[in-house]
Formats: sequence, C-alpha cells, structure tokens
Amino acid sequence: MSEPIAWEPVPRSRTFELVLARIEEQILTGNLRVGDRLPPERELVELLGVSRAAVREALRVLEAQGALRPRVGTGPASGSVIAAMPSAGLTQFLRLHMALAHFPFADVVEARATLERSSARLAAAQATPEHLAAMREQLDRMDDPRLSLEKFNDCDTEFHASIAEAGGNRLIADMTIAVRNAVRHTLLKVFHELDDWEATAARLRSEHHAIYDAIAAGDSERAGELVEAHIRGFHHDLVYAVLDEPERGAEPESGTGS
Amino acid sequence: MSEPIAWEPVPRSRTFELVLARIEEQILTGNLRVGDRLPPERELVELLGVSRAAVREALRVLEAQGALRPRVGTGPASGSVIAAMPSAGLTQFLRLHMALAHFPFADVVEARATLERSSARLAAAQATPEHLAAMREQLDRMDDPRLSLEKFNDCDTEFHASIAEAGGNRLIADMTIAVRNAVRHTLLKVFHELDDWEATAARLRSEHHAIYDAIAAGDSERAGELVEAHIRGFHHDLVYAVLDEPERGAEPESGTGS
DNA sequence: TTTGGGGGCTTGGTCAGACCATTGACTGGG
DNA sequence: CCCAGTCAATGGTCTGACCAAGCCCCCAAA
Repeated sequence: MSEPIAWEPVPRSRTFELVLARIEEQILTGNLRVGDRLPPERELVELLGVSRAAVREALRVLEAQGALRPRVGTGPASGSVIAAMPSAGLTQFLRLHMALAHFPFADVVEARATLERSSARLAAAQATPEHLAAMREQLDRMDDPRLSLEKFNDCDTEFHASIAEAGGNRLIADMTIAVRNAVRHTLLKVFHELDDWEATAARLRSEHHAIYDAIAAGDSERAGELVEAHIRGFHHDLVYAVLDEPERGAEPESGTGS
Repeated sequence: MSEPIAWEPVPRSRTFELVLARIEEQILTGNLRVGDRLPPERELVELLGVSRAAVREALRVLEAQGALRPRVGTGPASGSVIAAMPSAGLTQFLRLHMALAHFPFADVVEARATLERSSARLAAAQATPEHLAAMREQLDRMDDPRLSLEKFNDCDTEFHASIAEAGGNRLIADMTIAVRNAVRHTLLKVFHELDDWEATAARLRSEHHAIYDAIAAGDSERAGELVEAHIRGFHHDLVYAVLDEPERGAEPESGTGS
C-alpha cells in the first residue's frame, strides 16, 4: 500500500469521443458494415442523449478517416453511410504530417522505395491484362515529348499507382498511392528546377519501360529491384542536388502575411 | 468547341472544409509549425466569418489526424496547438478499415512483412546501444515461461516496435507500429486458440533472438530476411490453421440488430 | 517584503433551437 | 401515361448561451 501509487490521469473523455466510441464499437463488432446507414443525426441525438453538435463532431472524424460518406436529402443513398475509402484520408494525413516536418523527405523516399518494391513484386506476380494496359497507357502518354512537366508528373504518379493497384493488396496500394501523392508537389517543384529536363525525362522513360517489361514478364525479383533502384536513384541523383534544405520546405523570403 | 464538354461537378465545399483548407494552407506553407498556437476558436470565427460549429468541426478533423492538441484554460500550453502525433491517428485509422474488411488479413500480413523487413534492415544499420537494450528487455521478458499470453503478446508488439524505432525512419516506424497494433487483438485471439502454446512460444523466442543477433551484428541483409520469414512463417503456419474465415472477423450467428 | 488565497478572465466543451439547401417521393392535373 | 408542383426527410449552418478547467494577478495577512 505504500508504493508510489500510479495516479494515472482519468481519461477526460469529451462527449463527442463517447459518441465516436459507440459508433466504432458497432463497426468493430461487425454490426455496422460498408453500405449500412447510420441513424439520422437527430435520431442519434435522442438515442445517445447528447447534443447534435457532439454527434456531428464524431461523424466528422469518421468522415475524415474515410469511413463515412454523408449525403443530404431523402432516398436510399441519403444520410450517413458507412464506407471504406481510405486513400483520400491517408493521402491527406501524410501530406499534413510531411508538412509538419515530422517526416523528413529522406524518410519518405525510403518508405516509397520499400512500399513500391513490394507493390512491383506483387504486380509482377499477378497483374491482369487490364492492369498492364493501364500502365502502358501512362507510358505512352509520357512518351509524348511535348507533354508538360505537370502532365508528365501526373502520368508518372498514375503509372506508379497502377502498379500498386495491380499488386492486388489494397493496404499496400493505398499506402503507396498516398505516399506518392504526398510528395507530388515536391517532385513537381524539383522538375521545374532541373537544368536539363529532357535528359531526366528520357531517363525516367527508360526506367519506366524496363519496370513495365519486368512486370509484364512476371519477373517479381527484377521488377522489385528495378522499382527500388528507380526511386532511390532518382532521388539520390537529382532531388538532393536541387533541394538544399534537408528539412524545411517552405517560405524562403516572405514572412507571414497578417 | 463541340467535344463532349467535361462538366465536372462543382466542388460543393461545406463551410468546415473551407476552414480546414485555410488552416492546412498555413501548415503546408510553413506559417504554422509544430508548437505554434492557433487563434482561439472565437477569434477564428470572426477572422473567417463562419460559425463556431464550423470552426470546431474543422479542428476536430485536424485533431483526429494527430495534427492538433486542444487544451482548455489560459497560459502557454492552452488553446489549440499544432502538434505531430501521427501514431495514434494512424493506428485508429487502420483498425477501423481492417474492421470494415477493406483490408483482408492476408494483405495486412503482407504489409507487415514489407514494412518490418525494411525496419529491420534500417535497424541493423544504425541501432544505438539504447535501442538494442530496449529490444533485449523485451526478449528477456518473453523468456520468462510463466508469462501470460497477453503479456507475451504485448512484449512481442513492443519488440517489433523497438526495431521499428531503432531504424530511425519515423514514417516507416509509425506505419509499422500502427499495422502491428491493428492486428494485436487478432493475434491474441489466435494465441488463445493454439493447441500447443508452449511450442509456438519457443519458436517465437528462438526467431526473435536470431533477429536480435542479426541486428546487433549489423547484418542488414540477414536481419531483413529473418524478420520477413518470421512474420510470413508465423502467419502461414499458425494463423491460417486457426482462422478459417478468410475475410470476415465478426459475428458467426447473429444477423444485424433491429 | 514575502507569501498565500481568491476572484476573474481566457479558452475549449456542450447544449438548445432555429433556419436553410438538397434530394427523392408522392400526388394531382393535363 | 407523363409531367410538374409540393412535401417531408436529412445534412449543413448559425446564434447565443452556459459550463469547466486553468492561469494570472492583485490584495490581504504574516
């Protein structure tokens, strides 16, 4: 009885957190599944005995996590419907935390290399003709020498996303796409600052084609290695040469607005 | 002029989304950094010309993503402070989406194998004596044969988390830990249903020690391979033998309520 | 002069009630 | 049979109020 009593602080749960817990409980136990409708906000208010504001804040959190899709009006598709759309939320999440410099750029590159290596291996093992066609379409578009940097970057993103999709592992694919999206604007900035864009584009095209060939051939090992080398090589040789600041990525001159 | 005009739907932004966008803009441009305080809710209300409910819903989203830490009262630590606590949010996110069956268990195993392989390689390359000590502590605790399944599982989780931390890549570490946490209760269930727990524990202990040795020796290649084999092997040989349902993880008999 | 306590202000948390906008279903007239 | 107008359901927004937690500061007492 005389030990230094571990007075852990009582979890000062806010009302909306309790509401959130109730709803999540229903999801975790399987009572609520994708496509099911939540009771209307006003009904939840009386069911749970809280204010509508509390209910709405809880719903907002679920929505931000891509687990809820609200829709106004009447009819079968109206109301708050349980959904499973993790990509958007995950992308948003990573963008935010990268901006908070909590995830240094080098770490993100490493993560991309890891995830996309895995994606490529899976893709090589089980890509369907449709998946391969999706990749080829992006390759073809990137082969057009008149393509703007922006479009090229978009196609590049799409190409890598297609590989991730082809792997068939939704978790890895979503993480891959989210990470790629999170660095999208940074890469675009780098593209713009390159001395010789054409040489870089040529190199990327060639590497992309090699990756596609390996996947189409079903060579997992080679596909994985090529993608990893593609990502690491590009960032090591080019990005670090342009981006001098290792951490920050913001305002060089302008202070705040105010 | 006669092409099929791509009438993309106007982004019906809700008020709180606009508020969110304004705040995120400040974060992305670097005007708001970790530790900075947001203006008080009531002040944001007049600055942005919206209701307090709208402001609060936006803040709730940021908080759910681990980018904000609200605190009542006055003083330096009060108000809404920009933070960077991604782990909790990410774990919550994955748990939710795994429950929504959007991420099949096999996919999660694959993701763990990928992420932890990378973590182990990084850890072997740059683990400090402190990191190694943290791993050894968990190993020692797991060596105690009287340890309950629950405690063993916790130590197991901690051991893998230590490896991820030791790798020094926060993004990969956070994803690794979140994924491991997300399957924590599932693994515990499997442990309970095993025929011969002691044999399994012995095997896990041996594999853990081998992994630790490789990391301590700085052998990245071997550490990565061992971890990947550890995760894949365990799940392949044991989990699939226990879990028969490939997708669902919930109520075998009860339909829905109501 | 120092110290202790208490009032008051700031800030997030909650609530009640009202109104608006969107959407689909119902219904009556052509 | 079809169309348009109406209506109810539902999420979105706003207003204004009160509560609870903390810190600051001033004043009284030692």
